[in-house]
Amino acid sequence: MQYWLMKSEPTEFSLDDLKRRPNQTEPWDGVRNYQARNMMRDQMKAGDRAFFYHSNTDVPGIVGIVRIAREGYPDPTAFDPTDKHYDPKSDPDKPRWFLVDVIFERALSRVISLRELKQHAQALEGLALLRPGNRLSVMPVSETHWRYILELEQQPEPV
DNA sequence: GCCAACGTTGGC
DNA sequence: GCCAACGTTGGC
Repeated sequence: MQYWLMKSEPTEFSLDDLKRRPNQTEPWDGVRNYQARNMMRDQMKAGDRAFFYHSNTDVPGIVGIVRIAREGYPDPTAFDPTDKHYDPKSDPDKPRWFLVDVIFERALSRVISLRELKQHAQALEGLALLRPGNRLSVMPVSETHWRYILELEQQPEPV
């Protein structure tokens, strides 16, 4: 069982959007980065958990937890010329892009902001999210870091 | 809106 | 295979 962190801009797709989906499930489509692609195609397993992270927003941070509902399969939006993530170089016979389905598990009791995570940089050393200039939209989280962040959730909001 | 960091593209 | 140009990400 592995742990992950997945970023989404809430104006594009928020945790609430996921919660409102009929089966609370959504294909994580549109990722066009090879490292993220490799993780979704090769490493993420059904039942793995991921932090749902809101990026490019007032208070960027972790807002909830999702589970991997379906393991890697070709991203259909890459084949659709009308889709904004269309990639003519992705061939259905030899797909370039892959995705997983995620299912809503729960919202955190409070948002754990990037700012707060940075205040724990020592305990969270090695967390990809905190690496300067990090732009990966899907990244692994160690079990130690996962548990540490869940303990933060139980503590009062820092000022 | 700015801009630093970083990935991708394509000419050579 | 190098690397400049360009596009994107995402915090601030």
